[in-house]
Amino acid sequence: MPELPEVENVRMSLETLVSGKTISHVSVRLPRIIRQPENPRDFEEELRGRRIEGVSRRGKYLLFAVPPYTLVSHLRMEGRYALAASPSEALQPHTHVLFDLSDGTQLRYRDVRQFGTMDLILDTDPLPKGVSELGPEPFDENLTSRVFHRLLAQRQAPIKAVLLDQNVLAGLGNIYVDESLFYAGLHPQQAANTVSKQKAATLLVMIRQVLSRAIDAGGSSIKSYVDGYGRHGGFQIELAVYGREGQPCVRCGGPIRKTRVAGRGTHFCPKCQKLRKQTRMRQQSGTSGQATIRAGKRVVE
DNA sequence: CATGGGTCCTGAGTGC
DNA sequence: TGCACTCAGGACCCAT
Repeated sequence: MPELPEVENVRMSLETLVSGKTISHVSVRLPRIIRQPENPRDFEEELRGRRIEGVSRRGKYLLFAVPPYTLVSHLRMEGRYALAASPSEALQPHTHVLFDLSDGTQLRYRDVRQFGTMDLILDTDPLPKGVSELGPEPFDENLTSRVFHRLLAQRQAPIKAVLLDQNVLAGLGNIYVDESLFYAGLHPQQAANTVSKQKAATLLVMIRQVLSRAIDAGGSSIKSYVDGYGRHGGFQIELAVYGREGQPCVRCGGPIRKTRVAGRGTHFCPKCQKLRKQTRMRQQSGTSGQATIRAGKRVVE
C-alpha cells in the first residue's frame, strides 16, 4: 500500500532506471488502468517517440515528464513498476502496461488489484482531478505549524479521517497516519478542531519524522510493496502500532488495540493516546509525553 | 460544504 | 479438501 515514502522510493528508482530514455512502443493490456485519454490506443500512440525527461512526485502520484505530456500514475494499493532487460523476458502475472524503451529495456506496470490509474495529459491542460486538489506536501516549508493548525481547525471529523484526506495534506495513508498519531500522543478519534496548537505542532513534527525515516528505510513492505528495482522496504520492522494489535506498546508496554476509524483499520495505544474532549492542554515541561523515534530501531523495554 | 458509507478488485486467511 | 465468507485500503461517487 504505497504511501508517500513508498512512492518516493519508486520515484527515485525510476529516475535512475528510465529517465533520459525514449519510449519506442507502448502496449496497454488492461484498458481500465488508463483514465485519460478515453481511448487507450491514443495513450499508446501519443507516447510513442517521446523522451522521459524525469520522474517527480506529488502526494502519492508519480509524474513522468514526457513533453509535451505528463504521465500521471497512481499505484493505489498494489501497483508496481519494474524494468525488464528485454521485452522477451517472461511476463509476470497481472502485468497491464508495457513501455518499450530505446535502449532495449522494457518498463512494466503490474497491479494485482487493478486499482491503479494512469492519466496522460498535455502540459497545457489542467492536471487530473485528484492531483489538482491535493493539499500541501508534508515537507513544504510553507506548511508551518500555524498553517497546519488552521487546516485542522476547519474540520470536526476525527483527526485520523482528516489526515487521510489528501486535500488537507498530501501523501499520508493508513500506516503513517496511525504511526504519526501514536508518536504525537493523539487518539485517532479526537475531533480535528479540538487539537491544540501545541499538539498540532507536535503532530506535524512527528509526521515529518515518521515519513523521512520511512523514506530512508526504503518504505514499508506490509504486503506487496517493492520499488523499481524490486527491492522491499525495511520500515515495517520499525512500526510502533500499525499491524501490532495485541503486542506491547513500545512506550508503556500495554497492548496495542485495533479498532475502526473512518472505515479503516486503526491501531493505537489506549494508554498513550487518550481521547480528550477539550483542547485545553497546558504545555508540560521537557519530559512530557511524546515519544521520539530513536535513531536505529524501536526501543522496546 | 462536510461527512460517511459503498465501490472497484484479487488473494490471503479463516471457519466449518 | 473444498467452499463461502471476510478482510485489506486509496480515491472516487453518491446520499445525507
